[in-house]
Amino acid sequence: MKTPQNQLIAGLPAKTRNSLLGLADSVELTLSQVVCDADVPTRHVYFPVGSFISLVAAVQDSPGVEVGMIGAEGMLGAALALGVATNPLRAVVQGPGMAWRIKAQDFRAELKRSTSLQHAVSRYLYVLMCQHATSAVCLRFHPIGQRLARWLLMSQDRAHSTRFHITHEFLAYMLGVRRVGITNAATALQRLGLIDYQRGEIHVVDRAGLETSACACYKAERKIYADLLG
Amino acid sequence: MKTPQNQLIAGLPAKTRNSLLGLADSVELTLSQVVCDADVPTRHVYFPVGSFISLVAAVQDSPGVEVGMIGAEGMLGAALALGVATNPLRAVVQGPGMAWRIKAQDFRAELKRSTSLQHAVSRYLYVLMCQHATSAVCLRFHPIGQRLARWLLMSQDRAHSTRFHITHEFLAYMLGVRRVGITNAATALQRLGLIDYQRGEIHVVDRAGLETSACACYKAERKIYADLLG
DNA sequence: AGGCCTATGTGCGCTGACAGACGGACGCGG
DNA sequence: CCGCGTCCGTCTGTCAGCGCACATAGGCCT
Repeated sequence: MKTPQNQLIAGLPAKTRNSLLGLADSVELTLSQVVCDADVPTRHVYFPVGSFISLVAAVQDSPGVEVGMIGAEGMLGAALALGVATNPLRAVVQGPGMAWRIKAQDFRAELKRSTSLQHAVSRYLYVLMCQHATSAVCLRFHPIGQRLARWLLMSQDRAHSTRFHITHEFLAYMLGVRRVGITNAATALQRLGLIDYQRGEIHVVDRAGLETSACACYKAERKIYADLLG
Repeated sequence: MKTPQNQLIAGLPAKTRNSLLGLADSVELTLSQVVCDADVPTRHVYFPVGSFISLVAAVQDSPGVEVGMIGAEGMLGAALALGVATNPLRAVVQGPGMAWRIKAQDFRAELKRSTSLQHAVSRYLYVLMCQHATSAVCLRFHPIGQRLARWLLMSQDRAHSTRFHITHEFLAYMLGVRRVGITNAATALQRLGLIDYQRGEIHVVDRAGLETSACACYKAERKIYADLLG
């Protein structure tokens, strides 16, 4: 029997869980892979296990910016539960690793069958909405340094490790700023002894320190997670 | 028989519609009224008719910023369909006028009964999510002037009038900028002959011109509306 | 060893928006 | 008709972040 470490799946009653896993393939997600581009029909839904995924919003030719992050606590493609088969966001793999993949039509069928699955996905959708709203405020009001700290914490939570691979370039894309902006902010965090990095390998040294450096959005999101998915 | 001009309600099958309207009170929303504060349990849902409502996000002591707008095309409190009875956003009345109000528990009961209502609300939730994501990008990348133009257009759509009441101060709050920022941007639009205003009374003179002045977010949102609610 | 690619660090001028302060203008009510 | 509150316009100084350009530095390949 397959053993999921995806929390959304793990929280389901055994029957639903097994039924769902029976439909699932195990796939390996690779760094920077675009799992699902914006505005294309959803073919599969994904339940990250070791991996995690960023949701990037763009309008026309704007560079784009991350408005949400999906790890083992959630899923990609939850909008299917709203009866919509597309997504306005681009899904980019942030942390490589394993994920369960289920065909969209199979997932829809399972949704019809299981109210507990509906409820779980609904709650998760709400969390995603909160993420988007929080991101909007954060993008508007918080300086790069605080946002970077928050991002690192969120990634660490989902990577389940104090080390992960990420370049300044990629970070700049996620936070919607210039690479140089990241370099400056990262240098500052490093000088404070909070992180350590070299050629894309980031090591979180002082997690508590990073939490105080991050904007309040981090704790706000944690609280929502705890309240709704905990 | 009551005649709703709320499009979400109007799109329902007659039976559901009548059942829903049977539960509804007609209420008058006044300018700047806080219909529902953030993180408090949802007691009522609202279906604006002549009125419209802004959704304002805040994190801790940040001034807050608008991440969505609800007019006759939608409803406030849709998160109930996700099984969540709170909302992380503050709902502020932007345009005074009439709205249908329904008790949260009555609305939930009706949701259980009617799948067509579920579907309509689900689609609208998706639209709201898109709004939030778009807002994030817009807040990050677009200058005040373009955002102001977009905001005026969105308001005009919901006010169903080329004139409406709004002060620079209030606009500044909505767009998350200083009042002076609004003054400058508004002066520029006025000089271009696109709008005309005096002591809080704004008149949209050249709608087409305003559309070219606005950022692409406006058309992007319109498209989503047309695709999903049209 | 040398070449090349990726990743990171630095410098400079520019601009949009900020903070704070003040002045003028309109209009309502006493 | 005068006073006060609301609303709008302008000014000065400051600063974070931008665009652009260039300088190092590690790692991989041949």
